Amino acid sequence: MAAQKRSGRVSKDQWLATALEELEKGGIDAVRVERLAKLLSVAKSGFYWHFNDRRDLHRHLLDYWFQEYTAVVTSNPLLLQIEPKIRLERTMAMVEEHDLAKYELAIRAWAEHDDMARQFVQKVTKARLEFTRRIFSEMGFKGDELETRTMLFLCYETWEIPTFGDMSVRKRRRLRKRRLELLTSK
Amino acid sequence: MAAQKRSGRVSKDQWLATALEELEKGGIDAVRVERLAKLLSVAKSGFYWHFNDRRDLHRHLLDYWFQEYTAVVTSNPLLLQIEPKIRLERTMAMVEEHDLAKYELAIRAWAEHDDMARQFVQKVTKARLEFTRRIFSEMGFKGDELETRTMLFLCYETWEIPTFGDMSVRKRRRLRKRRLELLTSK
DNA sequence: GCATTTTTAAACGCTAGCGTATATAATAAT
DNA sequence: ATTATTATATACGCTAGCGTTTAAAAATGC
Repeated sequence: MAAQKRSGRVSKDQWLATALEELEKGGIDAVRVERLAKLLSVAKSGFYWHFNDRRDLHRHLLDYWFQEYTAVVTSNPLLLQIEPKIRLERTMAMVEEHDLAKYELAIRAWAEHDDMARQFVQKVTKARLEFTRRIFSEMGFKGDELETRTMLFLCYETWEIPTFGDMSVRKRRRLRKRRLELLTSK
Repeated sequence: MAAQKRSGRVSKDQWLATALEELEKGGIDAVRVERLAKLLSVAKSGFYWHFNDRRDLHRHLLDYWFQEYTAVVTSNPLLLQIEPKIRLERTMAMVEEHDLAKYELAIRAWAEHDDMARQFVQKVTKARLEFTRRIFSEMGFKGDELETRTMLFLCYETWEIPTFGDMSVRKRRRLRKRRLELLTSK
């Protein structure tokens, strides 16, 4: 997804990139064809050359989100090799570094009233749960204890930024360490 | 908020109640004057008798949300008297019983692009944080340890249902117990 | 240089939604 | 019963947005 040029012709990636910006700023209802066209200073006709319709664009957004904001962690072969506790630590760092919760609110709110979005959200939740559960499992946790720690970890990582976004980076870093100890303590 | 009657005239509370239904189902963008009028089988003119404009209705929704979905817990005098650990337990039960996270997604997604909503969300977050922090503080936690447990608890209670909505009630009840032990363990 | 592929402009008809105005009906208060 | 309050229907002008059409321009491949 490399979309820069402002003038002249507009590529599919540029439509997508602008759509993502709008999704973050205004939610899915702000991702509208004529709106994007205006932002790109272009007539909307080009849009309909790249995409079938508005819905088609929305599907592309969900595909992109799944790949770049979940699979990038849960299907990362390098990550899966390292020790469980370090893997947890690396995951937390990745969430922050790449701002992986960026579209969480917009997309999950969208999924409340849209089936296509809902399916992607379910897929994402499942992948993240399995990834996290596996780590705690490898650490020896079982049954309800396993579930409790898995869900606490996942829930927090997903929602910390959207919920406590104004916290200082320093504090966030410090708490990360403590949280890791608490959630992995026997 | 007692709004029932379907036929005839429509009270302010009925407009509000219908707006809340739509907010949950479709997000704030679905809370539209003509839409509500249609749902109530009535012309929109009545709406403008009760409210100045669409924005005015939105403000009322936020007021209602703060009172009934946060203050009802954080300013509950009975709750504040009981022992910290039990208070935590009662809070978890209340979140589930009254479905206190019902509008969380819709309103927080809304707050991402609307200042009025953002202010209410900040107020809500602050009230909930203080309420929770006080409990863990009374249990003897301090500094980063206090913050970690406060935020883990709050984050989970806020987002469990929106995130893991399809979990069985049985399981949820069981995990509640374990979570309480983990988060209050020294 | 010429043909093909990729993208654009401009214009059209259609729908949903906002807020306003005016006149009128139903309910409650005295 | 009369009056005031609380709502309603209907209609208007205005804007934003969808997807389609037609003709043309810009880039690319040969």
